[in-house]
Amino acid sequence: MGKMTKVMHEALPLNSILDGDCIEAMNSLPEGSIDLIFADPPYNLQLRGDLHRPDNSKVDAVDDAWDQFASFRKYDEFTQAWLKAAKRLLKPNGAIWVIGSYHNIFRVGAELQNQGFWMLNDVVWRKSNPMPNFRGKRLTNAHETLIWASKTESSKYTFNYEALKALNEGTQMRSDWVLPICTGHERLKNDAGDKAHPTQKPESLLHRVLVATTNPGDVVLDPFFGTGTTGAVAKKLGRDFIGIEREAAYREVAEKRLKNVRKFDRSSLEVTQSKRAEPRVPFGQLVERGMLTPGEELWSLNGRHKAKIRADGTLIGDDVKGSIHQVGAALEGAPSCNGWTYWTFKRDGKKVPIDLLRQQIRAEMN
Amino acid sequence: MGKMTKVMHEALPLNSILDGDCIEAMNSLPEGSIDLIFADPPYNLQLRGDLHRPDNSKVDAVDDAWDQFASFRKYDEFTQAWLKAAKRLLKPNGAIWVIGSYHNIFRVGAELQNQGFWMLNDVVWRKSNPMPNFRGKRLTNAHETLIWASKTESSKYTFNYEALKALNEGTQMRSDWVLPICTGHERLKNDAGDKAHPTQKPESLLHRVLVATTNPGDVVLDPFFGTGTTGAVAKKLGRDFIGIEREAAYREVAEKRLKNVRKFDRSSLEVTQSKRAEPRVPFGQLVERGMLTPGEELWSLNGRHKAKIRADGTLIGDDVKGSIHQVGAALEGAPSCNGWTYWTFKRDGKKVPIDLLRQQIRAEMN
DNA sequence: TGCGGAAGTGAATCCGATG
DNA sequence: GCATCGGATTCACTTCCGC
Repeated sequence: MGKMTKVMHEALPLNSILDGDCIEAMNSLPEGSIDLIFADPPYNLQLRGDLHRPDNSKVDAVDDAWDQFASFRKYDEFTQAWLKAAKRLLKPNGAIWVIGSYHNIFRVGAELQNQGFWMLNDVVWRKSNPMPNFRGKRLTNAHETLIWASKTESSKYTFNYEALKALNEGTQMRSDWVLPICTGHERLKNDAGDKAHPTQKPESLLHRVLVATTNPGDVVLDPFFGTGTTGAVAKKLGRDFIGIEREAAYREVAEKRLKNVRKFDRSSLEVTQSKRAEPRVPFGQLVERGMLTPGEELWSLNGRHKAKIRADGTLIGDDVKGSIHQVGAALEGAPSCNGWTYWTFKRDGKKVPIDLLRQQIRAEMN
Repeated sequence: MGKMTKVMHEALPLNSILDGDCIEAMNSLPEGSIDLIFADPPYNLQLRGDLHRPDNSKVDAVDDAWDQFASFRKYDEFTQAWLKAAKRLLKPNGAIWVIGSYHNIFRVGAELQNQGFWMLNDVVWRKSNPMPNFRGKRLTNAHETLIWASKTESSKYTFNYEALKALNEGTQMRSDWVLPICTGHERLKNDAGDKAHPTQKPESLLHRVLVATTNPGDVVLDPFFGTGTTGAVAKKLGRDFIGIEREAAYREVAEKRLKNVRKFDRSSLEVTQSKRAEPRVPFGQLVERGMLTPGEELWSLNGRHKAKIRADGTLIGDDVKGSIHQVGAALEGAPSCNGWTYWTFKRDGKKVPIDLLRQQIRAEMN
């Protein structure tokens, strides 16, 4: 830690929000001065028409001007420019996080590689409460992707292995993180009572990122600051931050938010702990995994009924189709039925409850 | 379905493994003949090491940004070539799956977009038993990424929504799939007792992919066939496959494997159907058949509105005339309305949904 | 104050057959 | 090709309101 470092450090506009275009603002900062960059760039969503929920309410789309690009080419030029500015800012051992969805993350990832960033992990944020796919035309888009990369292959990047292991109840942290989206009181509102920003990220996500890859006193830059989640968590954790945001409305909300944040607030630490309840195992998984095969027959425990397994994990009995529970109930003439305890399969001439297979899967999961 | 389709179909080398380079082999097949492509391309190809310029001059170690670019460029050229060949092969409503890790998936995803494929989802295969990160320098790499894309934006791609919902015990399938890696008896060994292929995919993964996005009788191509997981699952599920594999050792293992695979019986391949597949019943038919009579009144399910049936099967409410859907939408001030579930008629003083009558007619049709 | 039910909502590339 | 229109489609939360 020589004199130069100290001087440069003091020149940085620490713990403030810069106004303006992120590339110009980054270029105004001294080279090699930042420990970590967290970036949540526009995703370049290409939404066509309106979308309604089955109850006819309208989905509030992300249709802001800042998310519009004329073409992939324009988006790539933008990505190239801000990543170049970002790389210049990083210290030799610095690193970057970028978050995105399938609309943009592949382009960002390729450009990171092109510029010589060194990928350390891609991380999946699995949303515990995502918005469903209302029209039933695709899979529920239940995750977003983060890329964690060091400035160069030889960078001695920061990784607090033990801290993350502790966060994960003593076992190594994996590349998939289950966290809820930002809702409720954490979700900032404007004066009209509407959400202040369409894509506010949860503090729990930033908490994990900053605990994992920075140390207290590090300087964290967020070139797409928005309403300042990165700044808020950095302040709580005793890291310095610099935000860049060109929309005045977002800056205002962020300033107000940051004023009320205190260091070492433990609230964001209390991420909804994984429920100790037994994980749900869909019956279909037994079929996919080959523990039972399509065409195989199941017998009811009482021996009075049987049904055949189909490729999608449903059963087909006499004139009845549906889940293990539905078919069991129908055959028994009962209002409901726990298929797991009702059905058995035959192995070596003996009836074995299918619940045994579920227990096997659950054992593997622990 | 004319003669041409039939002839082309018969010309395909169905349920066999082609020897040779995947691009040449693909180009030898007829255009527009494939329903689905599943591809697990290599990602270590020239990505690290073996760094020579095209003229074979040695690469300066200092110049490592350029090195990476050079090797990435080679990989991109390869990706470009095989994706182009793949797109040519797909039917207009065809689709592709590609699986990869952070080493290559960003480049593949960007190229898919560049070539005009239309991304439908990125899917995360969340491994339930990944290899830990032994050195503790990064996060446990616990997932791989799949991209599902249709040939073009306007393709009417296949998606068996209800079947996947059934596989997931009644709630719609998400973009994160928890499945174990391929181990145990499923993991193929060579004569020396070592694993026959370094990255054999689990059949459960292919099961889900094929149930989701193909129908029985579809043609599935796998240009990087390896030990033939795609073929094995396709055969079980009553889909036709074409494999391409240039390594003789893998082809041998795959041939042997496929010989022992049996197709599931036909009825178990049928999968839960969507309501959209049901025949359309015009509301007017209920009136024609006398199930409802002109002049009779319908009440909305919520009890707030009523309307009178006219002889032509339209409704008339307060200042609104039109179909059951149009009148329902107008009265609710909603953008659209499913009249079948919105309206009820009275029998013995009780409200009965008109959809019950439609179900009666549909039952008669079978 | 507590509880039960209704209402609201989230980075979404979200229809398809018929005329 | 484009306009029209039938009609299919949602999960895990949260807050708020009424009793």
